[in-house]
Amino acid sequence: MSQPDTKQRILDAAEHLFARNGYHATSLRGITTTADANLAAVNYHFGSKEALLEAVIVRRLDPLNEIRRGQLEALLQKAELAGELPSCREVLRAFVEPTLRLRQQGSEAEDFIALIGRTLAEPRGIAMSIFLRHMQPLLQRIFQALALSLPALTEQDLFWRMHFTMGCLSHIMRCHERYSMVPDNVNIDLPVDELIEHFLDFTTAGMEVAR
Amino acid sequence: MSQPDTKQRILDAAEHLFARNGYHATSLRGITTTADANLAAVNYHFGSKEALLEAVIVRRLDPLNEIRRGQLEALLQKAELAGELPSCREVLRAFVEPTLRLRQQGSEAEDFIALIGRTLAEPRGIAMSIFLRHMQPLLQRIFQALALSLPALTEQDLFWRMHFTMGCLSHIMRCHERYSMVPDNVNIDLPVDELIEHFLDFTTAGMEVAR
DNA sequence: ACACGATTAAAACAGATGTTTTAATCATAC
DNA sequence: GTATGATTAAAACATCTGTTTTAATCGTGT
Repeated sequence: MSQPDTKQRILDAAEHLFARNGYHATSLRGITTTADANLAAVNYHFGSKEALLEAVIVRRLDPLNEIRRGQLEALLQKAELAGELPSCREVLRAFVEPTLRLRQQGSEAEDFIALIGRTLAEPRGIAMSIFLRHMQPLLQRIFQALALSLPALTEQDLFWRMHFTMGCLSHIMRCHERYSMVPDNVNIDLPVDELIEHFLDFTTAGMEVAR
Repeated sequence: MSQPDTKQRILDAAEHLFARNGYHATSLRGITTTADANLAAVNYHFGSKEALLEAVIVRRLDPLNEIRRGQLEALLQKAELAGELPSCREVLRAFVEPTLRLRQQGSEAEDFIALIGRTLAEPRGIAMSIFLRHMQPLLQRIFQALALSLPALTEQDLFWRMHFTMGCLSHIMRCHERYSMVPDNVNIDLPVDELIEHFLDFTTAGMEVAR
């Protein structure tokens, strides 16, 4: 290869532009120009624009889900050994923490986070079916774990609250920095760790509240 | 006019298609075909595709905000007369209830809800700037009211929790019906009133929880 | 040095996009 | 009835889209 991996450069550029402008508003010419590659390179390396989107998503989502799953299983096992129920907060943490910590890996991963947040926001979109295909098993496992940690909730209530929680998460994933109506004395650049705890405060309270 | 208001028919078709497929994935030809109008009618009546989007949003958003504002001010006044602080739950209700009740007005308004939910999900999108221009004053008023109802919270904390709440709301606005991973025994067609109370349970708990 | 497969480059493809232009048609007032 | 302004219709506009095709180039093993 002449330059360090055209394929990689295209993935990076696509991730950035998809995240920033959305799938439909991003053209292959925009991507290949940014990546300093030839237009035909996308179809040569990936086959189609849609396949490129899938490659962009999968590259980071699969490893991320590995981490989330590992953290979750470790937690469940520890709780079982201690003869206790897993705490709702820690179950949520297993899902959220690895996600938001991606931001500490630099701005590349930050684009990915925004892209996923966007994907979650387009019900019928192309990205959604790709996303679900790679998320479904983990989501079901999380649901099981949450049910275990909140035995007082009906499945119906649990579903909706998990739904709300996912809404919160996808929101902060895509609305990082630069958001509407922020009062003067508010620090928008909250460190990741504080954001995580803030988020867990909020959602755990919502999950655990009595009806 | 030959047929009942071409302008109206275009607005309806655009609302439906924008909500369903997003702004960029919707073509003027798709809109005019659905509306049974001529292609040039859009530019004749509205000027441009972007101006059409604004017209679609404004048509329902402005009246909706009137209602939200009315409900909020009535609540604040009542609390002041009683010498009490407004309750956080009721402040949130003033914002959320009129929104979700739009669904009871039939499927047209339902498209609008999905469109707004989508808009909130595209930080840098064209729709966002339109939306913010018409939302800003009300959002600030809501923020004030929430601050009043939760005097123990710092502005910083309040901002983030309101941020989470908006995330929840935009999520359920666009993910009505047909959503991923729903367990068998869960009834996805929750009546609007129950959904509202569910939502208020969850978000109020998150807003009020101690740190 | 040569050959071969992988990669890149440039051009062309057919089709779709938002917008404009030019005529035709309609409704209404005189 | 005819003139006038608003609306509709059909076609053309230039530009952009994702994808293919055809050559050229590169790297590597012999």
